[in-house]
Amino acid sequence: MSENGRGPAPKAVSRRRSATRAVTMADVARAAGVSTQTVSRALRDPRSVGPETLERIETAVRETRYVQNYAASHLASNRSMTVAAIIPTISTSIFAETIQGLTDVLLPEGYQVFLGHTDYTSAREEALVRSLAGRRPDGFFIIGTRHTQEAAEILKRAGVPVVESWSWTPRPIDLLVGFSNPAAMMAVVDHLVARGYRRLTFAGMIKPGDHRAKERLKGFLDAHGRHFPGAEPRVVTMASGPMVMEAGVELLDRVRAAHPETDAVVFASDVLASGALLKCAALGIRVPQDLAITGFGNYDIAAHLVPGLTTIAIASRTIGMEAARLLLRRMQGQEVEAKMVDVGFQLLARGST
Amino acid sequence: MSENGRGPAPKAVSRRRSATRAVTMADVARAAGVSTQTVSRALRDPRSVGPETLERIETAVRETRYVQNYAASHLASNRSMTVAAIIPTISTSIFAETIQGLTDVLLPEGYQVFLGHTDYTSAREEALVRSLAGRRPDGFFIIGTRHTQEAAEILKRAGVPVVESWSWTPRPIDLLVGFSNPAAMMAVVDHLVARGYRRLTFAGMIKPGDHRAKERLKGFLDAHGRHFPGAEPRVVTMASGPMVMEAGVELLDRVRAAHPETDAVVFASDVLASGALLKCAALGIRVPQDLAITGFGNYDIAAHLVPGLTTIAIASRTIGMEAARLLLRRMQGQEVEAKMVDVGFQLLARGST
DNA sequence: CTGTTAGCGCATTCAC
DNA sequence: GTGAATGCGCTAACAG
Repeated sequence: MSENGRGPAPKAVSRRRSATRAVTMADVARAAGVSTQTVSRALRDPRSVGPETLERIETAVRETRYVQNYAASHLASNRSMTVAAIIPTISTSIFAETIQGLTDVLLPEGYQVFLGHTDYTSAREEALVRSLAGRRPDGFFIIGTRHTQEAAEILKRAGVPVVESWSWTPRPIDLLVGFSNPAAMMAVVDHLVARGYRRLTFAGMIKPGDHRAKERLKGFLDAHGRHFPGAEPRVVTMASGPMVMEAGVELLDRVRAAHPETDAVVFASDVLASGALLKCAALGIRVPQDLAITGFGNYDIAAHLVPGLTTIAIASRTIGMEAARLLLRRMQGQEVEAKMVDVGFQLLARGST
Repeated sequence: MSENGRGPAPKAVSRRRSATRAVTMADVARAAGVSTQTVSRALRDPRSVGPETLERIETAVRETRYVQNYAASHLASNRSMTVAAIIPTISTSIFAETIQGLTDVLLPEGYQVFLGHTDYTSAREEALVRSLAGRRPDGFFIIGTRHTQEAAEILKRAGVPVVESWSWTPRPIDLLVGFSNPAAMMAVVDHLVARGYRRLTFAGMIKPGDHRAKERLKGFLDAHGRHFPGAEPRVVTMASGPMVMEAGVELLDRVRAAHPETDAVVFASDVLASGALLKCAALGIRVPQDLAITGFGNYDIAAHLVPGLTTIAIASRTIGMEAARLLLRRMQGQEVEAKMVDVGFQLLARGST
């Protein structure tokens, strides 16, 4: 009501809110003497404008130090040029390889990657999916095939391609690039039995939300039941803690205490197996004569240990790259030839068995 | 002009372009019987609206399965709630730890992380900086303190906090969380000399854009010159290839061929040192009697090798967390007490020396 | 505590 | 090949 002291207030008060007062496309257009549409076209497809116009625009971009605002672009075009990636943890080199493969393929195509990690808890996964969905990515990449109903629902409703990975399911949300963890573990057991081992013990870190680890255990149990019907399978697990070699050492101790008759320890990960293998050397336990040891993942270290670690090789980088290719095809409006890609696995028999 | 078959066309033709026809805030507002503004407020600060209104809005959100569109939010508020992280490579667990620390702190505050990797090339770094700047992140995190002039310029002009890391410089772009690589390497050399080693050889992978590796070499050379004035320092390097244990094995071979008198090999990374150490065991070279070996980074494996690997421990996770805290403070409009944080390093003397 | 209005920066549609 | 008008979905500013 009252006229305050801030001077005359005409009907249309300026409501400019841009804090940084960044250079916009309009500034470039002004500098180049063209309309913003022409600048927009020139940036997205240089051949769509005249060569001389292009020249002027490019000069203007350089002089004004213009940096395109993708948020505005996203809003106007309904394409964010981003992909959301959800992994259990970043500090496991094996998932890092997958993410590297993913970004290696996506970045050259102009897509940026949003990365989030769940720490193997489904609550965090759901929160992350919800939050990332708010960014309106053009695609999702997620490790695992087991999600809360709500998370799966959000992923389905996002209306963009979704790649699940590192596991297998007959009915993925959308696309799948993975392999069978149980089958891989069965291959390990089959190998050990073929080598003459008879008293196998499974040892692993099985966090509540780590379905891959559970699948590996299941593979072990199935194979064990097949080879030794009626026999009680030996299983030693940890439910929490960091996935480090020290955990492998502790698991080895527990195996030796609880099941001293064990002649082969099947670890759920190379990290654990490596810790155990090195500990055996320190303890004077001969591998594989006194005890055989197997891992999972074929980490860099596996081939360099003495003896070499028998393990399952997973094409982790390939998973990321293949997922990226599927996403790209779908994001570009094409169909994919196969919605489910099995990258398989490979048993690498080395000295530890 | 002509009346087409789609019914009466008033002057203002609808230009709705939303492809997915996603649920918007207006849908929620309608369902809850309030204005969009009230919904917006309720979502950002639930206490800013009446309890009964909040109740209705929350119900409406659930029923409509509304997922907030951050791109629109970003455009309107000029805050993207994202942070861009630029690292040389993802598949090195040591940087992965840093990113994990970064996201661990940022995610609970509602920030998402954009991740890009440069593969140790400055051209890719510049392209990445430019592209990420277009996303208008509220902050930047970047490994290293050496950038192209153009990249540094973009970072400065972005008008948001920037944290450089994993190195040291007296004049950072903005904020710095790092340590002195040369000083760390000098500590290694001092340690070796104190233990009686006199014929040291540096061995490392030095990619063109890896300034941290160069700094470590410089630290070695400086310390070597200090301890052995006039003596020619021994240096063996690789300029390319993946950073894997096999590279350490190859470097060891080259050291033994080119400088057989070497009594201690100073590796630029634990990965290389581990490969060499395991190879020594296979070759029957006694460590540390015949040859001492040191690493850098204190990877998980260092403590578990036999003998344990003497190395430099870097608080890599802390770097990420501290960087995130600095960014948060600045993104929330507060000042930071110190723009430069030295996380230091720690020499861990183990059996390999 | 709630509603109205305008605008964030760009891409799409259409006309020339 | 280029320009003008319009809207993407949300929030800042202001009024009540």
